[in-house]
Amino acid sequence: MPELPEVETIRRGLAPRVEGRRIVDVTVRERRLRWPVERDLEVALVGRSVQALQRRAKYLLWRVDDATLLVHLGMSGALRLVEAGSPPHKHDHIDLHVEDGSVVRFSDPRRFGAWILAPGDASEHPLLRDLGPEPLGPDFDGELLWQALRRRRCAIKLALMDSHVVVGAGNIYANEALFAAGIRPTNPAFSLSRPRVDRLAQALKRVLARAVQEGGTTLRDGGFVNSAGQPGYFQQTLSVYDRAAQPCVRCKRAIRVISLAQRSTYYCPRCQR
DNA sequence: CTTTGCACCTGTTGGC
DNA sequence: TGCCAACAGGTGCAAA
Repeated sequence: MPELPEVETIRRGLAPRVEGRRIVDVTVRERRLRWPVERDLEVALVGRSVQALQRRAKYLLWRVDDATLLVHLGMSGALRLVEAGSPPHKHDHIDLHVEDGSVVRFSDPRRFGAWILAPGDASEHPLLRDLGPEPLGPDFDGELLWQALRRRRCAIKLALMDSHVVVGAGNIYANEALFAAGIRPTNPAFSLSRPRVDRLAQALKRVLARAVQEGGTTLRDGGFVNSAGQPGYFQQTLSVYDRAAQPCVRCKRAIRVISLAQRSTYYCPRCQR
């Protein structure tokens, strides 16, 4: 479910409700996530204060005193603010109680998510250490992307989704950024001209920033909801993702769908070359 | 080093 | 209506 815009939307919703507050209780009902939740995670968290709630790639970073709680939502994870005492549903695995009475509830049907407590700022944690640049950061531009792409033979779409190249883009936004830049997803990464890489870097920034503004993407299955349980609006702005056989928004040709590394890949055969 | 395919899970959808 | 295969927003890992 969640790519960078969805994680950022959740972060923005939660931050004002948790920053500067103490964690007074943690309830873990299901430890079998992507990696088993440490048995003493609750003990280690209770009593600490949340200095800041930040994001790196698709990880939420909870700065708690001298440690960092890494939360990843995987494919189906959600974090919602619920009323204290509201009864948990089937896949509600973890509750984090904050001192003013808010409860942050983690649910994740597929259990690909992760909750990991790391020492310090976690910047040397194996899950964060080798991540590529933030696409919305000031230092990300065509030059940086060009350097990362020039030696890669894989399809440009796969490179865009490789977190060593750039973080934050999953299947939806990789498809959308390539459409916005007019680039065929199957082109070998190294084969793009420098001007086209510039265009791609700008397109990725634009698409992600707009999606954050719109509060993320909620497909018709209603998968993604923000911390208040509400859907996003960016799906109305999608140009190619999930639009197989529908007319291209620019040229009216039918959008094509192919499979690339077992992932659905959408593009316009006329606008993207 | 890069690239590929699989694995981890549950829920939904579409074809028969 | 029921059954079953295919597929779904991520990503670490083993193997080539």
